[in-house]
Amino acid sequence: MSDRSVNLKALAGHLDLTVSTVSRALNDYPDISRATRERVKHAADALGYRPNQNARRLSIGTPETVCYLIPRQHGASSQPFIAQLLSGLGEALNERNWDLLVCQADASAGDLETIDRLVTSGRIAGLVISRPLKNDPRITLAQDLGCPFVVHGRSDHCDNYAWYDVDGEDGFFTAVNHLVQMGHRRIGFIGGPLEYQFAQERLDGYLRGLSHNALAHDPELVQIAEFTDEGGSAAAGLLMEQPTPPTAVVCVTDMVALGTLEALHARGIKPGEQVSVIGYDGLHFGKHANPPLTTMAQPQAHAGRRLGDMLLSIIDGADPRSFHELQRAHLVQRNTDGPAPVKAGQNDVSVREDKQ
Amino acid sequence: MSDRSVNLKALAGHLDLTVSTVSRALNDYPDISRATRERVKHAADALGYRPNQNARRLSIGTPETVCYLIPRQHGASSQPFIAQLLSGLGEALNERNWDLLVCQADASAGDLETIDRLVTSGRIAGLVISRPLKNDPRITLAQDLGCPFVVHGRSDHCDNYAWYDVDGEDGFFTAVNHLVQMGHRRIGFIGGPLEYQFAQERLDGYLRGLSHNALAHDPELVQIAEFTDEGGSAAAGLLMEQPTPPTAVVCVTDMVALGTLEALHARGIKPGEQVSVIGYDGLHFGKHANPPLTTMAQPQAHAGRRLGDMLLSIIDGADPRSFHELQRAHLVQRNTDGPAPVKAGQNDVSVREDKQ
DNA sequence: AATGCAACCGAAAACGGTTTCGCTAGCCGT
DNA sequence: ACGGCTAGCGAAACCGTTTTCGGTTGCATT
Repeated sequence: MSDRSVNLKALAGHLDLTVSTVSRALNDYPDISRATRERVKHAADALGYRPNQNARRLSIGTPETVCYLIPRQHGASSQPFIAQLLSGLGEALNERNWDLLVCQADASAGDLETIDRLVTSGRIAGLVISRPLKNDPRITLAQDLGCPFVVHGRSDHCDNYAWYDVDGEDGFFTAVNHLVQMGHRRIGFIGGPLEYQFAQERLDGYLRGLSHNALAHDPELVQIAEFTDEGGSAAAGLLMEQPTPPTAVVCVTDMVALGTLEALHARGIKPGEQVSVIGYDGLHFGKHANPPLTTMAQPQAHAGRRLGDMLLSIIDGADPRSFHELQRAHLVQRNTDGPAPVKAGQNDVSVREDKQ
Repeated sequence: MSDRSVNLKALAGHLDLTVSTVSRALNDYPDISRATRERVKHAADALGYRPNQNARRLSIGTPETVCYLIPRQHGASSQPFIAQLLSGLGEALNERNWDLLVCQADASAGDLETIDRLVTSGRIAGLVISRPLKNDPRITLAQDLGCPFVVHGRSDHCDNYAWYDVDGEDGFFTAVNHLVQMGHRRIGFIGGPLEYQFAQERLDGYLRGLSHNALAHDPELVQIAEFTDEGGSAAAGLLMEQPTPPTAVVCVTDMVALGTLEALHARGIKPGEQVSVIGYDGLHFGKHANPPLTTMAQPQAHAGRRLGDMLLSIIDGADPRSFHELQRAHLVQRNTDGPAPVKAGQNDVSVREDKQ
């Protein structure tokens, strides 16, 4: 149907008009008569004319394209929600016929250079940054370049830019409260590298949960792991080897929680009975874990769509500071949480004495 | 550092040269003296000049961009490998400073129109099509438009274009042989909608496995499900309600296999002991299933990279028919496969009689 | 009948590059 | 002294749009 070679000039020739008239007719300029406009549009349809986007964007001065920065893969599937996110972003952009570029770039020097090139060469009009560090150079760079951007997550100082995030602090606070209500008083935490802001927030929520319930913060109950099952497994091992192991563990991600379950199995400990485990993410997969994983589920459905809409608004001139959207995670109770074992709870002191 | 406003004209003015000279100097034309060339490049660096890509691409006549067509989401995480794939594609493209566009488009009419617009408006120079149907209109469209493309997977007639695929037929043949070697003689198959070519191939492999081992093909042992755990669970239910249920089931994807495990648990059947289950995909997650899922693992590591390299070669003029890359899946034995239960195997007939 | 004003459309510049072509020096050989 | 050749650069066309600016019409106004 559509022929790549029919351009404005060809269309104009076909219609015995000039390119400027045809262009304005297609773009609904008021100084073109109704009759001509319709004649032009009809012919454009018939000939399958499509304006060349490179030419168009050069002329109008904007690339009409935004870029999603994929974090580099650490573990195997560290980005479980990426398809959904891209889908939502694409949906928002499609309504305007904008394009979605993807580019693998984290906070390293080479990647910053890549991002710089992307915006200064006029390829993109906006950025979507995900998984920000506490102090993320990508954010600084985007600000320096004056390139509109939104952040999926938050960094240390997040007042000056637009972000969409799920409240991990609140999520872990909720998880800890839930465990306390089930009688747990020794609750461990397996976190991720604290350079990631979300890892810090989840730790903060854990700590607030402790103090809110008048529980002491035992540093030995806090372990930092990589965001993988192996990482979780190793950290859980350290937790369980302690003189007084926790009766419950909250984990920074579901993947880490799965590793934790594995470590418990390896020691003959039954998750959900002897030791409770709560993950974070709400991966669909957790349903099939052994046993099915209790988790704080993030509402991921419309993150991409919201981020896309935000970014477009900002490019249109809206104040980035007016876009701060914080969602809540909610407890999805499956089978790895349960009441604290009575003995373990009472043996806290005696066990420690036994060891000494 | 880099200023978006410094263009060729500004750089030329700064150097007291014309834009044409500067452009050729930067592009290593031989008719520019060594001295001038170096002077120009140095100044370009110092001023942070970056050629505007829209202008450049308009001029050279190619968008230097390829597009990955994301299949629309059916289930929750129906595209587990997408991040890895995009990463590999991006890697291949980056070496040339090409861009990677993503666009959600399957075989529906509206999406075809979107693809058409994308190529006829000069936005992309190539396509990556994934999860093709048996007779996929996207492939026909790309061929009609004369747009270079590669396919992740294969369709019905795949001789005329480039593809990268994992041999699902061989994978299921292997899985069936493995089960037969463990003594199974009644083996069920839970497949996906046969409009997908890979679903057909996996069924073909299953059937060849049966006949190769002189086992009769009982149509009742073949169920078609959606590519979700719920789909797998429902199909497995149908399989198990039969007068003579299978002692082993091979599943079109790991997700379907997980649903199958659930259905078995619901009926008090122990996977890997009473009924064996083998999935397909090799999802990392399967390791944490209950019990850990035996599966035919696809080598996904460099799929994106290979597809990207292929596509670039074809755009460069290589014959698409010279790129047919078929990888093999290999058995990852975890805990859902085991020897056929002796009783069940011998009771085939008597059970059926009991029911009658 | 001259003036003013819309309504419509064409001419041309601009966007920022690439690439073809031609011009000017300088050098060589005869 | 003159033609030819090469090296090195400038001039200008071109890619396909958008958009500003004028320039013709035709009609109503005075």
